[in-house]
Amino acid sequence: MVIFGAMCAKGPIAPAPREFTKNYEPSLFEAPLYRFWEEHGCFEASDENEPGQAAFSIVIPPPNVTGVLHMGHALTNTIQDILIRWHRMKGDNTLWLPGTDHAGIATQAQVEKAIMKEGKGPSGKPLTRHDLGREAFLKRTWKWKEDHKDQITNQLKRLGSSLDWKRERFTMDEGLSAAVREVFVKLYDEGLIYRGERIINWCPRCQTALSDLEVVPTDRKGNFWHLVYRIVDEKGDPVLGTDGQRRELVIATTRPETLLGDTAVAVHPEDERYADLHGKYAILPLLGRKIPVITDAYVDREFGSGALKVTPAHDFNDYELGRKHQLPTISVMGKDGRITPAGGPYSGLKFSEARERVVQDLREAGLLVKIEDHQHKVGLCQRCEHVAEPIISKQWFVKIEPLARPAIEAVEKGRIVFSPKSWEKTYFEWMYNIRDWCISRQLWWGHQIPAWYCGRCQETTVARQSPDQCAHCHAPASELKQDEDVLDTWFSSALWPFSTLGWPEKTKALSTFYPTSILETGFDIIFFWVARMIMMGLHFMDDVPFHKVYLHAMVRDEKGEKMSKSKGNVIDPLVLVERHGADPLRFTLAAMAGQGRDIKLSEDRVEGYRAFCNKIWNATKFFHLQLEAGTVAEPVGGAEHWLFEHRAELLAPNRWILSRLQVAIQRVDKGLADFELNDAAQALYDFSWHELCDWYIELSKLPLKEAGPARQQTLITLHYTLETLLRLLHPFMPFLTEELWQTLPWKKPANTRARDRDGKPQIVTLMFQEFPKVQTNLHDSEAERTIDAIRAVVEAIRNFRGENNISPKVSFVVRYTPASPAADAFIRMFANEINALTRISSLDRRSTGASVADDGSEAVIPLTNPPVELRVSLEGLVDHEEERKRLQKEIEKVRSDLEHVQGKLSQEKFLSRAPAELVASERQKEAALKSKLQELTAAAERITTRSTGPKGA
RNA sequence: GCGAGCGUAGCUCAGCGGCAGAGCACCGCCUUCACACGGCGGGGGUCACAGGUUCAAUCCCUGUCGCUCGCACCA
Repeated sequence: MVIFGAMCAKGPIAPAPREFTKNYEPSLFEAPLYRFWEEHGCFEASDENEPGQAAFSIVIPPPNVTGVLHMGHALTNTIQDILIRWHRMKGDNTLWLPGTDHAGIATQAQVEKAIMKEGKGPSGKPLTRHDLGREAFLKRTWKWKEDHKDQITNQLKRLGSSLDWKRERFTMDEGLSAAVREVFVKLYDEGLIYRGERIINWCPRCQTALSDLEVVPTDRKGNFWHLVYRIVDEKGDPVLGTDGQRRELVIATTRPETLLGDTAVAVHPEDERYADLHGKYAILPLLGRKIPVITDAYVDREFGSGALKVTPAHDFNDYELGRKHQLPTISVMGKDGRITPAGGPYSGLKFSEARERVVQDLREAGLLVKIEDHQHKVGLCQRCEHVAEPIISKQWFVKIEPLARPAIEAVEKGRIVFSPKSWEKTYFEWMYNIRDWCISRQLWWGHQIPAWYCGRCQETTVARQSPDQCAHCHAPASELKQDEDVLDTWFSSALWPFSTLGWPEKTKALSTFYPTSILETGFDIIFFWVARMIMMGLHFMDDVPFHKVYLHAMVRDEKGEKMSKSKGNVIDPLVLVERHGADPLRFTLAAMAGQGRDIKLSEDRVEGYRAFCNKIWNATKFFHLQLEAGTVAEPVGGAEHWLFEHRAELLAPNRWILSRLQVAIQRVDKGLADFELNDAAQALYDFSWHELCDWYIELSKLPLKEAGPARQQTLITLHYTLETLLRLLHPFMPFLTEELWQTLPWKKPANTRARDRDGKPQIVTLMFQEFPKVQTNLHDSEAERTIDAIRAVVEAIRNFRGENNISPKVSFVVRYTPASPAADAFIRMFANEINALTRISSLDRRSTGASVADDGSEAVIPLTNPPVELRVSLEGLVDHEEERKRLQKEIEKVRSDLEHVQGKLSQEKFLSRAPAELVASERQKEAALKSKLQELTAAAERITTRSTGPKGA
């Protein structure tokens, strides 16, 4: 006999219940809940979709393996987790794949710093990696990585990130290293990777080549030195001008020391000032080398003297110029930061020393005309902020143009869409002008380049595995020496969307989750990472790596400056988590994640959302207290079904909150779908606090005090609303919502999908509950009008109380005069609610007729919707003068409103051209304001008459 | 120089054609039986500036000023 549920031998599993504390205390439940989710596989995706199920996947932008969590991480991971949890609740097979990056230079620098502190090397200087040797150093770095890797992942867990940890990857793990070698070999075979001597950026401190992107042009104060180059002819004889004087060229430079490597001077071909110098030569100051005067339209006649010194070995533009004019290149600046032997007498000097000496010698030689102050940009190493120098060096490059073309097309054709869209322009700009990518780095920590050089034939063998012989002359492995360099960190990151899913193996995960659904990251790495993933994805997977690129704003420090590791101005989000909880931080980041503006995080804001969490906590506590006061049976068929069935019998506040809930669901869903998380957050906040707590819960207190059907339907409505709200809030505040949801009595006992296969026990978790959908049959505009009218009455009375400083403890009678039988009925129906919310003693119909004197002894509060006039006896309650002031203020406001409306209505053009319904509504407004003004003015007159004493009376 | 974005209440930010909104801060009243991480009321803004389009502009267009970020840099 098969017993249903026999597969679930242990029965459903839920987190252990906890005491319901007085207030929101996140530290009590965040860690245990995360452990519960993780232990029970709640974050795990399936390699294959269920029938009819869609896949949704995001790969994490891998943080540095030895890094610490900063605000940028907190933002991107919060946003991604919100989207991930949302899709998971919508029923998609949802994968969020975690991992870390080996971060070549950054990690190596950390370890180098650490060993430096450990002691002295043989030379007596601090220990360097060279003292240890490559093998030992790498061993140390691996250990360092192992020791530190949990830090960043644990920090991600603190935020509640629902990453599938079983799939965690590292850019240097075995699989990813295989992917890197596969890509390298293929590109090499296709001629898209080559080795060559080119001008590249070199950081003399990091002792490595850098890509263009790793050099940051930075404003620096400098000088403009004006130097004299004497002109000679081919034979070396001086050239004289028309005035008989010896011809000279004055050339301005910001880097005088580079003249040592000058191989030409250039002027504009149509520059008449220098027309006589075409085909002549210049004598290089100090070194006396004879160099040609070349002409090129590249030279800007307006700038400086209109003449340019050409140093092909140490300037990118001069390099191009040199190639065009077939000039020799003379490398005078060495990788060690010192002048090379080619620099003659300056050889061996540091660059800065060389500059001083060159300037000094020029001055002495009378070849220095003047020195000006000059602001210009200097390229700094992104990592160490040392000046990076362009030098000529043999490096590995990716020939990028053939890869860029399809990547441009993919975005042009909309196969990848950027959001905000304006970033596409930035992307195109860079991609159209892209230069070959220098991928070799003179580091040890990274993917060693899979190229071997043969000692016998000097040829290069590129292979996936260590070759056992030279591919060219078949010399044995002992003749082969592997390239010492490693690849740019971003080379392995570029493969991340497919290498992490098992490529080059054809895995199920790869076919299920590639292309990934979206990529969420900061715009600062569009070129470093996003563009390169697109190029590599298209080339190797024949498909885009993702369909959407969401770029969030930059999180800045309190001064509005970019936070960066090297600046050391990072704010630790974990401190905020400890102080306020993960959910308030998440909600803050989501609320501030509006596009197009930098995020300056303030702790006040986090505190505000902590209060919001506390509000939700207490709203749920309120429900429990009500249930304890007298339990109600769970509705048969579930709360939703019950509410649908009994919709017509529901009290107005119940119908109202259900209707408002639908509006909230719609706004949240739209916000998530449009990637406007701030809108979604705002909708959640408004609904929860200003509708549910401020009005509904207050209104519910009356029926909840009763016994019978009114109480029953109100408890059911409250439960339903809370339960739905918790599901709606869950992607934003996973911990709080799970903790509270677990306490609800009528929740669905366990999920019915995904986790209950293979005989595993079912898991009771909010994570797998369905994300709320709008129930259009719960929309109720009539109830909304009713509650709006109640609110208008309540707010008018509260305002009267507040403005007149009547203590909340003082109770008084309010009398009303309805303008219609319907208004009368309305007030009578909701008098109890109005009394309760305003703490007045009673709301009675005011008697009319000759017997009632209208003598100014009452305050008058006219209302438009509902159309009633409220009156309060002033005797013993309010000073007449105070009330007169209140009336006066009110009159002023109504009068100015009226003027505004009448101003519009007095314009012919408005009447003829504005939409008819607008005109009509303005006329209605006018009428209402007029009668309100009349009532107020009359009341003000009466009260003035009265207070001026018996004479007036 | 080219491109993008931003200038709205003291602060941080929403809104983006029909009488200016939130949170925090501020002032007054209230420890009322979910919440003082709370409730109620209040003050506070020529929506950077100047033109234009429109019946109507904080919102659209043009220009100016200020700030930020990319890209290119002129040596």
